[in-house]
Parts: sequence; C-alpha cells; structure tokens
Amino acid sequence: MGSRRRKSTRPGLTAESVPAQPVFAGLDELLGYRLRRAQGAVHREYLAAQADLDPKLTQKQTAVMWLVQCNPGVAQGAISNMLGMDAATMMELVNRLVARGLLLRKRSRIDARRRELHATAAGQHVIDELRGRISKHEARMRHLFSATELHTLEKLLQRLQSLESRTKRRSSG
Amino acid sequence: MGSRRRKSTRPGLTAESVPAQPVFAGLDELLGYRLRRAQGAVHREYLAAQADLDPKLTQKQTAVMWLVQCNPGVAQGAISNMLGMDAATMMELVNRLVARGLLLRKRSRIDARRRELHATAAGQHVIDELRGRISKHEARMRHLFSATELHTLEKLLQRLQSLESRTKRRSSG
DNA sequence: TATTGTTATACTCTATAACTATA
DNA sequence: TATAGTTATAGAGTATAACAATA
Repeated sequence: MGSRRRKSTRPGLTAESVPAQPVFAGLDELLGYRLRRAQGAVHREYLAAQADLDPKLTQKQTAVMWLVQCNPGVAQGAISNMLGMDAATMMELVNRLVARGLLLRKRSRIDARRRELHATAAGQHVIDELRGRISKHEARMRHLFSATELHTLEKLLQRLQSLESRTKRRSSG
Repeated sequence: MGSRRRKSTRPGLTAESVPAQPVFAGLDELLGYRLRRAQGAVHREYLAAQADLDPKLTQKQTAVMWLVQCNPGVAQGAISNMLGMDAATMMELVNRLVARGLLLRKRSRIDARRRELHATAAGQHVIDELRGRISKHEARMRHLFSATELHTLEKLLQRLQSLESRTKRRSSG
C-alpha cells in the first residue's frame, strides 16, 4: 500500500518462488463476499468482547436467550420462526443451552405439543451480563458511521434480508 | 400486516393459550443481529441459485475455488490470509474440495513447505458454471438498491470489516 | 528459529427426512 | 389432517493446541 517500487522485496521470497502476487480478480467486488466478510468480522468482535466471561454465547445463542428472557414461556417454535431458523437447528441449539443449565424446557399445560422455554437463574445472569457487552460492542460498530450512514445501513440490511422473505415464509424480525 | 382489529383471531390459538405476542424487545435494533440475518438470507439465496447443480458450493468454498482458478498454484496459506481464515479451517475446507475432486494439492518444487493449489478439470467446470449463477444472484441483490445506495452499502460493509483488521493482522481483501 | 502445513479435538450452525405426540 | 416437537444423519465453518517438515 503506497510503495511505488516495482522490485519484489518481500522477505524470504524471491521473484521466482511465487507465481505472482495473488489477486482477488473481482471476488472482492461481490456483494455476497463483502457481506460475509463483514459478518465474520463482527461476529469475531462479538466473541472477543466476551473473552473474559465463562459461559460465552454465540450471536445466535444470544438471540435465543434474549428472546426467551423477554418472553418467558415462549414456545420453541415461536422462537425459530422469529429468528428464521429451522426447527431441527433450533432443537440442537436449545439442547445445548439446556445442557449448559441456561434454559429450561417445560411442557405447556394448555397445549401439550408445545414446549415453553424459560431462562434459569444462571441464564438470567448470563444475559444480564451480556447486555452491557452488547451495548459496547454495538457502540464500537456505530462509531464507524455517521447518523445518516447508520440509518442507511440498517435500511439496506433489512432490504437484503427481504430477499428471503419473498421466496419463503414471512418473518418480520 | 395491516389489520386494525384488536381481537386475537389467529387460528387454533385462544387468548389464554399464548402468554403474549412474542416481542423482539430491541433485538432487531442491533446492528449485529441485522447483519447476521441479512447474511443468512443472502447465503440461502445463493444456495438456492444452485439448486439444480450437482456439485454445489457454499459461499466460502466458492471463494476458495475462485481464487485458486485465478491464481493457479497459489499457496494454501496465501488463500487463508486473503480470506481471513484460520489455517486449520482452510485445511478442512481444502480437504473436502480435494475429496470431491475439485482441487489438487501439490508440493511446491521451489519451497517444499508449500502446497500449491490447482483446480482440476472438474473444478474448472464447476467454477465456470458458477460464474453465471453468481452474476444473476448479484444482480438480484443489486436490484434492491439505487446506484448511490449500492456504493454506500459497499463502503459501509468494508468499514465494518475493518473492525477486525484493527485488532488482528492486515488483510486487504 | 521461523514458516508452512497437518492432525486431533471440540463446538457450533444448517438442513432433510422420518418419526412421535397431540390437537 | 395439521401442528409442535424430536431424532438421526450429514455436511459445513471455527478455532486451539500440539506437531512435523522445511527453510
């Protein structure tokens, strides 16, 4: 970046040892690629923000815990609908959170097909602690943009998500 | 969507059978959440665009095949650097592509530590076929935006990705 | 000693199909 | 019959640590 020299001066590498400086050849101009890289970077930043916590949660696990805490007794299927997840994927995820003692699964007394989800005391504690981390994490991202840019970004991301809502089922969130 | 009625009229559900209409409670205002949902939607759209193809590739596998095709003999480590991937993750991914007969791994004659990656004939064919799908997939996304919005979106995604470049190593793409 | 790649291990996410229980 | 959840199975991405081969 910025050097005008033509001669290759990378340490340990002679000109003949490398076919050429590898190129992206347009890959980095694809929206899908850019989006994936951004998402990866943000997720890693999110995980790093919890480095010192013991029960760490991924973005997805956090979303589930968040929704259960705000909707105690919510049906498992309602969560997977809200988050656009497959029922089997949701099952796996909840199984892990139950195994870790963060969630409880109870049979509904009104409709026995349903499983109500509740956060355990430990689960409550985790999500409460996480809220602070999330605030700071969000702030770090938001500081990269002006208010106008932020508004635009949110609008555009929502529009990208709508790609899916067209061919598949409706899910507002 | 659009109904002004207050009475719950959802089929099969009485008012008492549901604690309340589940709410996002701010989750859907988080940038991290919006980004993840957008990325998931776009990736599913990408996979759907290959539904009729036999060797299907994920976004990540596509990125690797793309780079190898454009940089024949590129070192495995160079690819993982360009894509911001862990070496072990890259190893796994390449193993699968080799097993599927799409990539070849050859020891470099110049530096025996290196493994040069080459696309097989089958691999060439797959990525050639995929380019058309990618073009259409990209077009479907780009049609959601104006030229100005597109430019902004790309800029903002790149800025989000830079969150990572700060704490970790530099990777231009 | 530093670099490149490899293996083992562990956890997570995604999805399809077939299935059970209940309404 | 339709809905909610479950299980088995398969494939894929992520990362850490320990290690081998080579420079």
